[in-house]
Amino acid sequence: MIKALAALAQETRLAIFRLLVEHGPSGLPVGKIGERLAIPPSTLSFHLKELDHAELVIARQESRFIIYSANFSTISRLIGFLTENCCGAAPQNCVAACDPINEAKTGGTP
Amino acid sequence: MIKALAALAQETRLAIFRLLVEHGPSGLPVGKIGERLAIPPSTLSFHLKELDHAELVIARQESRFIIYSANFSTISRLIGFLTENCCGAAPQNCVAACDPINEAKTGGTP
DNA sequence: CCTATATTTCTATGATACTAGAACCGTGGA
DNA sequence: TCCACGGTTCTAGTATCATAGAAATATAGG
Repeated sequence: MIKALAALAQETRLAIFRLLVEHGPSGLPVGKIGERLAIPPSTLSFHLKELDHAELVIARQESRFIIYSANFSTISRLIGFLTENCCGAAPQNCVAACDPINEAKTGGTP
Repeated sequence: MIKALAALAQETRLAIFRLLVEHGPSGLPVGKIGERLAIPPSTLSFHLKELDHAELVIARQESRFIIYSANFSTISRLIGFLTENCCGAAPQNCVAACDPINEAKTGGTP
């Protein structure tokens, strides 16, 4: 869990992860990620390995490319952990984003 | 936001924060924290400053003691950020903990 | 088999972060 | 005022992390 937090607590990796989230389960090949974010190959590989160790991304080989995609199950567990362990007796207070469709516009608990 | 992630991405600080969450708004004086977690004063002070910079804790002076308590608004915003930025098109998938009273016991999405 | 392309591993360097002893500052009581 | 106690800041040593060039590896096509 700490590993997942640490993995996201870094500008470059957070950017990579967010980009992958945008692209959903189909993901992106390493080259495209590096191109979009202007990260040299070795640096990128280093961060991808870090994200992989934290199980925040999933890698699959597709012909000559290696496609990375976000692992939604891990981020989900991370959010669950924060909600349960870091919100005390009133988790509701911490999850204003819970029902965004109904609550966001009315401004439930800003 | 990255600062908050980084602050929690460290065993000692996460332990401190969780302890403070347990104790709610009344918080704990530095000495008690150090005692409970067996952290020497200077190390503890270092981590408390880090948590403070990340706005994850609130410090108040109470006579000779300095009382730290968890800042629930920041952790709430952090959870909101993760939910909105890291869960893609289907935030629902990431917030199984949303309705813990009704879903936790039935085991909605483990 | 040879080459081009995609990505990783190796290596080195610089930058941050963590730990903790020692010295220092602020508050309240004698 | 002086002392004791609670915390912080200073300082230094160690460890871990981030960056990126160069070399290595793997895959697919000619």
